[in-house]
Amino acid sequence: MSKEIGITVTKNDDFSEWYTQVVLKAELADYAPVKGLIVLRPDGYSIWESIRSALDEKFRKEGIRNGFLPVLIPESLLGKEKKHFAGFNPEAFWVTHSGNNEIGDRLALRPTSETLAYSMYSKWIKSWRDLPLKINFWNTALRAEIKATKPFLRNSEFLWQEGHTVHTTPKEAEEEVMKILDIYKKTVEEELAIPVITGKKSEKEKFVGAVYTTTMESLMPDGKALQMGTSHFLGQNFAKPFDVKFSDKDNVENYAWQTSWGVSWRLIGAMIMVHGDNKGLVLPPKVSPIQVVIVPIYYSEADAKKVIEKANEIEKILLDKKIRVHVDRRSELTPGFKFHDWELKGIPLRIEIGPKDIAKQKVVIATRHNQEKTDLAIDKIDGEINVILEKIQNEMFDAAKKMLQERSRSVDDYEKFKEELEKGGFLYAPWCGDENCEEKIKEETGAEIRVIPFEEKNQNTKCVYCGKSSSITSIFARGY
RNA sequence: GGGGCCGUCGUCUAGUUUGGUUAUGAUGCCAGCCUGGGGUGCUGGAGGUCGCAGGUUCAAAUCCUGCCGGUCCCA
Repeated sequence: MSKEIGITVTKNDDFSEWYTQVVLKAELADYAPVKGLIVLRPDGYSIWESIRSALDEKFRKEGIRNGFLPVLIPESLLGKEKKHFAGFNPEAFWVTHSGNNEIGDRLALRPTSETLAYSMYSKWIKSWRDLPLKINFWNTALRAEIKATKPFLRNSEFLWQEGHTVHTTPKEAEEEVMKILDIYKKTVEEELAIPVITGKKSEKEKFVGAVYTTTMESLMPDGKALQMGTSHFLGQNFAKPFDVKFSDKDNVENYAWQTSWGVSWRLIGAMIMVHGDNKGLVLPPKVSPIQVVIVPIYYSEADAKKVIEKANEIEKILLDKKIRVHVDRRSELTPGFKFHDWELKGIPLRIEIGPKDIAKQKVVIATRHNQEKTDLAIDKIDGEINVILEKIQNEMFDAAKKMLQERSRSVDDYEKFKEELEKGGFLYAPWCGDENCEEKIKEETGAEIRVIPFEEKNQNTKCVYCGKSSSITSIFARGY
């Protein structure tokens, strides 16, 4: 009986089904009537809001401000940069009519806003004094995902932010690319407790229209890689077709240098996969809509009054500490039911308080991520809860990091490569840099170059595929 | 891009092979009581265009076609 309420499969046995059940049953999201679209419910949206606040704060310090762009982009504009257009055309949704009237220049629902943003930028930028221009946009993007959809990972519409900056020099633009990637890495590691590897994408995998793409990649428990965010150096690839120019200090007119970058609600999907367990969602304290849930336990009316009073007191203490706390006052449910319920929803810390506890001036503390229960003296709540929340956050990150490290290894022999790939995870392998080898490896094994890590030492070894000398160590994996 | 599987009150499900009264059960929901430290028990009640649209038939949840949605595998 209890089986049907909670998650009915284990994370190990049926990862895909497990994931879907967690999303739906923890009430993060639900399916919309149109294929490939989902509805975010308040708990899901709240997590997104936390991610957004964390990023906004860092963006602000970087001198980036928020703006808003419309969702419709005329085909004439989208088509101005040819490679870019070719890349997005197959997955664009097109608006062809207004009412019953056909629209001459049909309108794309934005797959991304480079073209629209830069057509505006060219109007706004006249002089070097207008630069750098750094604007971020929180919106949604639409890219047709019809065949293989998955909540948060592959949807036809997704929440994201796209940042677009303009600079006077390539150096400054490239520095911006790196600063953003660093902001992303910090945010994902510190807020979502997910470790990432940063580096560059190969030519084949880069953003169409970019000079190069930097990326952060993470590893999911099923052994597949997930791209967590990208930051692109666009060079002058868009500045030229969109006429983004400025008069420099020497009164010479130059094309500007640009960057674009984004993260999406995919991060929520990653968080679910990395931290969740057989009981459901496990949320890092920093992004959890509720950080502490208090479950009052009582036998009699007299006890009820006392216990609820105490629960209210504790709630107030925690509220004063700016902790997101909730007292589960539902009278029709047993404590056991509530325990399961909040565990399914991933709330990181639970305080159980009953008559026995009050008699001993303590409460029971249950931590979601390691399923442990301990006692805590009531007079220590004020000082300890924040410490415990921080500890949970750190332990979750450490566990994820350990998983990443255990599943990363180096291979330089192709047979061994194929064998190891079956086990999933990140394979560090030497690569000559030739796109043919990359292509062949993808064809023969399904593995792609996820990232060419910044940190990897230059080894003098031979390409894992063709045997030619190689100085590029790349991370190969099957991915989402 | 190619192929497979699935769709019945909110949820899970019987019934579909072999068409035939008023579509089965559980859970959840509502009311009342009883309970309460890990998914409580009793009594009563509400809840369904059997995914949608056509077709075959005296008769369709059941057979056929198309579509919509979910899901998996392969490229």
